[in-house]
Order: sequence, then C-alpha cells, then structure tokens
Amino acid sequence: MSVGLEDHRLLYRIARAYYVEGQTQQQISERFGVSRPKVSRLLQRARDMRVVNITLVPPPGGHADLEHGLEQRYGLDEAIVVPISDPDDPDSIALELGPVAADCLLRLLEPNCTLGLAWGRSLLAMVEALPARPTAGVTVVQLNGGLGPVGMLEHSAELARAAAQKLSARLQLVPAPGIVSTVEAARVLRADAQISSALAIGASADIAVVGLGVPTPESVLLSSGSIITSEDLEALAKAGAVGDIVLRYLDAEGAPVHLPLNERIIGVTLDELASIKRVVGIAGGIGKRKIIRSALLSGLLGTLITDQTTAEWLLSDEAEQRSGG
Amino acid sequence: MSVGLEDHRLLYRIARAYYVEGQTQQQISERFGVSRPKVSRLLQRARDMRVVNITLVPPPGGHADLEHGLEQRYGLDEAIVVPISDPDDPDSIALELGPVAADCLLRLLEPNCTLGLAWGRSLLAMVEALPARPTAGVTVVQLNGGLGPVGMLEHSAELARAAAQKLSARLQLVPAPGIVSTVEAARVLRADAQISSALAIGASADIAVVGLGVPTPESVLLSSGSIITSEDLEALAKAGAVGDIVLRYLDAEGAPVHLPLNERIIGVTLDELASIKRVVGIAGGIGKRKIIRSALLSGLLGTLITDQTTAEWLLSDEAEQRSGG
DNA sequence: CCTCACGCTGCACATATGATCAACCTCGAG
DNA sequence: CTCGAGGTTGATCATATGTGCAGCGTGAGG
Repeated sequence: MSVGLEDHRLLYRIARAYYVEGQTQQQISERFGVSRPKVSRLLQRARDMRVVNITLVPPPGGHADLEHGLEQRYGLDEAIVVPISDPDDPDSIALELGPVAADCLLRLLEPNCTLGLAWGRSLLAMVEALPARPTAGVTVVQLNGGLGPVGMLEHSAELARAAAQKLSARLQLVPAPGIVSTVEAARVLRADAQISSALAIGASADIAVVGLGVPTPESVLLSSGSIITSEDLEALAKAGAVGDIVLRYLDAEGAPVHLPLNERIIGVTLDELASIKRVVGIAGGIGKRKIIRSALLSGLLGTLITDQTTAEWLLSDEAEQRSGG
Repeated sequence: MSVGLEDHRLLYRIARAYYVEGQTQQQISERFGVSRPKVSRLLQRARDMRVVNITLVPPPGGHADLEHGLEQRYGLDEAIVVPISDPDDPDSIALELGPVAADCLLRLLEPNCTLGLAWGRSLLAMVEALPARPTAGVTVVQLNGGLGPVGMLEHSAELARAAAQKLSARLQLVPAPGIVSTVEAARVLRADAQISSALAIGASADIAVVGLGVPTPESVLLSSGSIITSEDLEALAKAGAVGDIVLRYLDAEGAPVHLPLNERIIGVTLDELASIKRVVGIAGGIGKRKIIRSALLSGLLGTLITDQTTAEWLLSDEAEQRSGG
C-alpha cells in the first residue's frame, strides 16, 4: 500500500494548513476529519520527516555559530561576538564591545534590581554607551573598592556613579580602595559598617557586569598605583594565575588561586559572585585569551561579550588542548 | 543606532533557541532576560521579518497547489487531486480515484457514525478498495433507491451491502427503485414506513459519499434501465441540467433544476444532503467537468476527489468564464 | 514648555498545545 | 486458534502560548 505517499500528502496538507494558513489544530482536525491529538502528532511527524523545513536566516557577519558554539562549549546563557575593526588594539576592542554590552545590559535590567559593576576599560566603554534610561528602583553598586587615582574614569566608583546617573538609579559606593597594602588594613576596612554593608549589597546583586584583567605591568591596575608589587606579580605567576575577575585571580583552568594577596582585596568574593544570577563578562583581545578562557571554565559567567578573533580562539583546538595540559 | 542589526541578532538567537534547540519561551525569557510575552512577540516578528523561514516540501506530483486552489476557489474543506494514467478512460479514472477515496473515507469514519452512500462506478471502486476494517457502531445507508438490475454491482444496494460488510457495519437499505415511472408511484413508495425510515436515516447521515452523474445515453443510469425516457433527457437539456448528484439535477451554476422528473426520484433531497456535515464527491473525466463544477458551485460538497486534468480545468479561466456566461 | 497620541511593556487570562494513560487493535509466534 | 508484544487510538490534563488590557515613557506638534 502506498502509505508513504498518501501519508506525505496528508502531512503536507496539514502542515500547510497549520504553518501557512495559520489554522489551529482544532480547526484542522475538524476540516480533515482526524482527532485533534492526531493532528499534533502528524505535525510532529511532518517536522521529523522534514516535510516542514524551518530555516533561520543568520544575522549578517556570521557570528551566530560562534556564539552558539561558545554557549554550548562553556555552558553560557548567552555569548555575544562582536566584529572588531582593529582586533589588535585593546582600546578599539573596548570601545566596540562597550555599546554592545550596553544594549545587552539594557535588555537584562528590570525594575527594582541591583546592578553590580566591576571596573576596567570595557566597563567604562559600556557605561559611556549607555543611553539615559531611567529604570524604576534600580540600585547600582560597586563590586570592589576603587583602584588608581580617585576621579579617574576607569575608577570603579566613577563607573558606578556614571551608570547610576544614566539610569537614574540609586548609587551604592564602596568607600575603600580595591587593594590595600596589608592584610591587616583590609581586615579593618572590611569591618567598617558602611563598607561591609556596601559589599553585602554587591554580593546580593541581581546582575553583575565584570571585566577580566591580566596582571601585566601595562594594565591599568598596575600602572596607576603601586599597590601590587613586583613580588605580588611573581607570586601570582608562580601560582599559575592568568588573570582576575573582580580582583580575584584564577589559574588557567578557572580555579581560584590562593595567595596572601587575596586577603588584601576589598570586594565581593568568588563565592559571592557565583551566587549572582546574571554575571556578564566583557573582554577581548589576544592578551586576555587565557583569563577569558579561565573565567569561562570557572563557570562564573552567564554572559560573555567578546570579539570575533577571541571567540574563534576559544573554540579552536588550541584552547581545547590547554584544557588537557 | 544600529537597532535593526542588533534586533536581527536577537531575533535570530531567540528563534534559534525556540525552533532549533526546542527551548520553551519561558526558558528563553529567563536566559536572555526579556519578559515571556516579549519572547512571543519577538518570535512573531522573527516570522514576519522572515528571520525564520518555514518551508514545506510538497508531495511528489505537485498536486498540492491544485488541491489548495480548489479549496480556496470553491470553499471546500479538502480537495484531493489524483494523477490518472489514462485521463481519457472513465474506467481508468474511477479505478484510480477509488483507492484514494477509500483512504479518505477511512480517515473520516469515526465510531458510531452513519455513512450514506450514493452509487456509481467511482463509488464502486471506492468500496472495492476499502480494506476490511471493523469500526464500532457504524451504519451504512443508501442515499437513494436502487438503479438498474438488482444484483448489479453498481447498484446502490450492492454498494451499501459491500461497504457494510467491509466495515462490519449495520446496513440500512432503501427497498425501492431510485427512479420510478410516475409521480404517483414515487409518492406511494415514499409513504412506505420502511422506505421513509431509511431515507430519514440517510438524510441524517454524518458522512455522505456521492458520485456525480451526467445524463447521456451511455451512462450507467440510462443504459441499464429505461426509466428515464428520451423525453426526460430533452426536458433536462432544455432546463439546463448538466448532471446530477444523488439523482438530483443541477444546472451549470449549481442551482437545482425544477422538473417533474424530480418527483419521481426516491432518495434524499438536496436540502437533506446540504444538512449532512461531510459530503464527499468523487468524479473525474472530461465528460463530467460541468457537473463537477456545478456541484462545487452548489456548495454541497465538503470534499472533492478528482483527477488532475479536471482539477486543472476547474481552476482554469475557462471554468471562470462559464461562471460569468 | 505643555499636551496628546502613539508605541511599548508586563500582567492576567483564555486558549492551544503536547504529554500521559488506558484501552484497543493488529500482527506474529507458538 | 490462542496468546502476547508492540503500536495506535482518543480522552484527559498540565503546560505553553498568544492576546486584550491598563499603565507608562516618548516624541511630535502646538
């Protein structure tokens, strides 16, 4: 019996009625004289047998596969891959990631939420790209103490202040440096009511936006102050640190690096960061590959915004091999 | 602002999550940080803007457009167009329409329903193609009295009997000829309790399967008996009749033809036929074009099963012009 | 500067949909 | 012929989905 052929005809007719003519399964069941659940099953079969083909038109640029690949491989909610005009210039990268991150942030923001901000060039670019969009009941909070000279734009407090202004949000600063010279000083500062309260608010943020840092002499962190010493740098290198996320250092596999330096940090901890539902990481450029991969492996990030070149590397065999080594 | 581009990206990502990854809108809304109704609207927009393309694979033979065209133009529930190996041979047509009609009928049949059958070669072919498939509580009933010699396979009673056997159904015959010589005879027969009861059951059938007849000397109707006289034929021609549906004659536009002949018919009336939810018409071939078109215009049919050539004609300009003439 | 009209947002609801389940039928093996 | 396994059916139900609605922000035009 030519079941297959008649079947295909019916599958097609029903699929057409459903997908093209927009009839409900109920209407179709009455029209063709089959039970309503059967229509559902026939449509299922029509999809399985590719009688209906659902095709998606990828957005221009072809980053969709990169994004999906990153999400699959590293378990992200969302990866956003941005084409960069000059992929070798860190400033160019930050400036082009920023607006995209701003778009993403606006999408994620909802009334009465708390937004935690770290610091860095990319964050700065994002905040600058933010349009003035008052959102009811939002609180902007620093995730770590300030770094570098107060008033510097990359300074965490300045970032938070600018963001709060754009969003007409309540501002919660952490009135302390991000790194202090001694463990004892950090302990004292953390004991301060205002500081600990601010950090607690940061730890309970709904959204965190963070950059990823690399401990090189050129980085903003080191060049703008001398709080991290060359001894610290050596210790970090020896311990295998490849970079930091909100001042917390990770090794190549995304594991925290345990060093005395940690005790001198004023900011949310990795555990606290992990408890934040939505952590958005923004970073790109060749120099940040290792820490980006590390952050991805750590599982801390829900969203990653990076450049195309880095995305390709993160999906390449090279990144895979390092996982084995 | 490159709204369109970022929009396209998000539309694509969401469409992909929904259609490819099979996530629910709820999951997507949480993953991408937009409200659930918005996901629904974005998906709607993705379809409207052809970010998702839904393509159907037509069944081999390319009759799908013909079928859809017939349904649209004549307001059918379903048209089934069958490719015929020899479109000029009426027997070939009937034999090839039959199995398709049988498939269709099996689909339409449901437990505890009443199936009314008319008569003719196509109906015979359908019944012969029916597999033995007992269906609970089905009643098969004649829609009109018998025609031609009793025992002839095309005979309405034989058709009904054979169908009832295949379906293990209860059989309700109309113990009378379909056409009698005088109006008076018809009146007497219709008054018979058994006959009128049978006709009432036929009139309340859930499904009716009918052929379409043409009043030519070659037709089974005329060749097998001499109940319709040449005078009748002339009167039919003069009144503009192009054929019949269950022995009721229609003009080219699908309107009933009022003639004394009507009073000599034993069978369900056009009004009764119109009250049956599902009327399946089976007919094909060049000679039947006019009556098929007429039956379609009458609005009596819910389903039409015909051959490809006829379907093309029914959608051609020629058929259109006749509507104006 | 004020006003109005439009569009967008999320909420709440009605509905459409897919899954579960028990009964049934079919087909093949014993 | 009898029996049992697998598949198919429609009833029922929880869930997913689309839409009307009120409120709000925005931008154009006075």
